[in-house]
Amino acid sequence: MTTPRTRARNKRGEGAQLRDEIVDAAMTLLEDGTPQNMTLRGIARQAGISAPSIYPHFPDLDSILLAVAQRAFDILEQELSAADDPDPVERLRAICAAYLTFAERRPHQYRVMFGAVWDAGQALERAPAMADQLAVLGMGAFEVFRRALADCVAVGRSTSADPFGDATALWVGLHGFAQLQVAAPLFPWPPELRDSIIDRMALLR
Amino acid sequence: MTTPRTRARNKRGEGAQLRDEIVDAAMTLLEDGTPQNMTLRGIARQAGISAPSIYPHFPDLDSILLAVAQRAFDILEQELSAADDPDPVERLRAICAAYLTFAERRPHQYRVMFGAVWDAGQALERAPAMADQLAVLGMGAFEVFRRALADCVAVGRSTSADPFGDATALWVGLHGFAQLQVAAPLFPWPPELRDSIIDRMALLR
DNA sequence: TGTACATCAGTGAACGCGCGTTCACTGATGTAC
DNA sequence: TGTACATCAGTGAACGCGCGTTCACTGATGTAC
Repeated sequence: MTTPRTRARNKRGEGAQLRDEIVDAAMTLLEDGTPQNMTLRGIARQAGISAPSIYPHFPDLDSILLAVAQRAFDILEQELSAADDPDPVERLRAICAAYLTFAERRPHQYRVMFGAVWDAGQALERAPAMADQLAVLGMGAFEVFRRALADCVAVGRSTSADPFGDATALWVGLHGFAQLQVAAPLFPWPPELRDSIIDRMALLR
Repeated sequence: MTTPRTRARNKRGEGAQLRDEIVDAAMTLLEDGTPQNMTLRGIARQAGISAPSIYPHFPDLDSILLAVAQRAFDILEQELSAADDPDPVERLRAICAAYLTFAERRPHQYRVMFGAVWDAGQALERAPAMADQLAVLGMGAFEVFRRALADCVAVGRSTSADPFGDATALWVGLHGFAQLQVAAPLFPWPPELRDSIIDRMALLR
């Protein structure tokens, strides 16, 4: 379960590599479903380094979580972009499916991405310098939705007059769906709910 | 900020009152925006009692959080029910507005309600006896949506053929909206998004 | 080419803190006789 | 009615633990001469 590793020290000038390894360790911790170990010491343990070795790379846990969120959004964008069906509607559906798969398979990473863990608002107050990074967080993944929806409009399969706004609505619907399904597993979820959310938000016809 | 109070001990046979006071204290802690104090000791401090006094009433923090979620859902249901516009569509819109107001004004309570804090799935594994309570959690509030939507259908203002399913879709949309707005305050939210989510999910016309 | 030295990457011990939990207890309150 | 006693509601001290953070350090690696 806990896999403490020993590691060889980096060569001179390559110390920055440890930064990535710290983020890797945090990602692993979130993926293995033991988020109560998401502490500075827990991450160091997972990374196979001593706790003080974090400091040259990150000032605190929130900074690590921001880096984790960035990494996770990159992976999400990549997985969404893998949908390449030539038919725009099928492509959009595949993108939505990939989104929900990501949320389902990496629930703790997903939580970090959307601030359930570290509270973007509060972090902003403490470190306004984060604003630039936060502003673009997830925009790449959002663009995948927006483009796919615009393609649907282009071939007349969506009646959206505002692909940006409707891609936002679609994301909102998928996010709510993903989150509530794990939050309320005992609710009698209607089986066709997922598709009807997609159809309505993307104004598909 | 922190308001430690002293309190008179309960009379004999009225010891169970402390249970409610503990939940009160936890609610206050969540409302005052200092959720990092949501610990057994923090709750006891807020309630003006010693930490061990919790144990006769709750076995652990998760049990308190479940009680908090139940209390919060009761309040939510009450606030949703306050909408009494005679026009069904206006009533449904008012209910949605009340829902979003609740989420916006009590973000930390809202998080607890939807398991962001204590992970219903994990709690279920540890204490399967919670299942009965979890299964009905929030159903009262959901019923308010379902009835209001059914009323819209009855007067021909919604084309929903499945008020249960579409009330679910509506909740999903509102939840996603509420959560993402606080998670991504820097995103350029389209101003008409809220209403278009409501219109589409409730199939209003 | 050899060697002294500065720097880099990271460690290990230590600190104070707040946490959850246990334990024996206290003192007020109701009850039996 | 008075009093001994059981019970109830809650306390205070103590514990071991893991946490974040500091500090002086070590030893390998590259560089200047």
